[in-house]
Amino acid sequence: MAERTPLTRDRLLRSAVRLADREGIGALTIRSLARDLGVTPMALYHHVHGKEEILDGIVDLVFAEIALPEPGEPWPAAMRRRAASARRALARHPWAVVLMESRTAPGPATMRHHEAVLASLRAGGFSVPAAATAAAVLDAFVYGFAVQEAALPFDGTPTPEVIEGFRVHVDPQAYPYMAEMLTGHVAQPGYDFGAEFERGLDLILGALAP
Amino acid sequence: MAERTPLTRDRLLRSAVRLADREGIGALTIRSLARDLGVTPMALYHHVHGKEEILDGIVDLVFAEIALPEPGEPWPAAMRRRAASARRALARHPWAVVLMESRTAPGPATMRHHEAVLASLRAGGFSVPAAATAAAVLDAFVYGFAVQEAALPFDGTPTPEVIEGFRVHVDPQAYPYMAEMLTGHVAQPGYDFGAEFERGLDLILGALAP
DNA sequence: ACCTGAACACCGTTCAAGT
DNA sequence: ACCTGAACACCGTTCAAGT
Repeated sequence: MAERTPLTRDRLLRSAVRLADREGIGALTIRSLARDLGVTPMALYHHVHGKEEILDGIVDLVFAEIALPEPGEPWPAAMRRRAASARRALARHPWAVVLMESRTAPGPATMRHHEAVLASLRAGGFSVPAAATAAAVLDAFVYGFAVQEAALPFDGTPTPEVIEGFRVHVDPQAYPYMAEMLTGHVAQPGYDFGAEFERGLDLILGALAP
Repeated sequence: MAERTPLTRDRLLRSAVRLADREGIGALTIRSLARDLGVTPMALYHHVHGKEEILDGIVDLVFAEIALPEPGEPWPAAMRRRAASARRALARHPWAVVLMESRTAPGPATMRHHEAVLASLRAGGFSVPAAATAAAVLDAFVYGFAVQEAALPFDGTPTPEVIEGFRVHVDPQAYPYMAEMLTGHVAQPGYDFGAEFERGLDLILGALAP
């Protein structure tokens, strides 16, 4: 994996994102990252102050992938577009929402994101407190949905093996309603957990108003 | 910290929860936990199979703290009560929502929780798919809100020092809407981020229907 | 300016051994 | 049955040294 291009902070962070995507955030270590970059662990310290700064940096790279509301775009369309975009970004990088919880140093992309969201809501007629509520509720839904999607033992639609696993582990005597949910809904053809995202988002956007 | 009571799985897990609460999930190691219990690291392996089982176990202990819907309780009251209880539990144990994302082996308390939620919604007249949507949206909101609360650099109401920090770091030229939000709302007396929880929950419960 | 080698104080886990 | 000591293959980070 030896590379000839000189190491930069940007190349370091992009490599870290790829490594976390590929092998999980637990496998992202200074040493494994250095290995990928064809360099010794200590070389990284010339571009970042330590592991914490790497974690801050890759969270900001994920925020940079999220579509921003466009100036002039009606707020419901803008919120729907950025929520869907955020969900896709968090599904591509399932470790991101975990890290977000522990980061307190928002990067530039994160700041731009929040600024654009507030700008869209304020332009749509929301008062400052109403914009705060709308942003908090929408963000909570997007982040919490990402947590649920990441915790699913399947990708949207469960495989026959996963369904068989449910049947073995969920005793209908002890958990009748969970059993009903699994056989009568989750195991049905065409089931897709991801569809709950659109339904939930519609529900919240319908209830929000300036 | 030497203790004379014999080590049990339950004592081990409760000690792990206290350690994670006190020093963060990153400080919960086999070795630090053994130290707290007055025992060698290897002694733990006689009660759990490894660290993964400890993480599964403490997530289940957090679910055990969440109030369950009572049989016969109207579903909106039940959902409101268990959402508020879940939020308090996740605020007491901020590491829990992070772990939830990576756990795929739900414990007995987790199973009982989900079963009771589905039972309440089904008894309230929700169809199986509608109950799935309602549970997914409510859980997403609760988990996502917990992520936001954990990421806040303050506890509900920001201290003057935190507000001063915002003023320094958020340039009103670059981020006018964030600056407006901070000075015109967050820095105002009586501001409490936690109040967004009730508002968001009301909004979602009002939009949900069997 | 940028990278390295050796070292330090940590991890989780296995193994063989003690009571 | 329950616990231990020593060892192994890992961590993040510091320091002094090389080019």
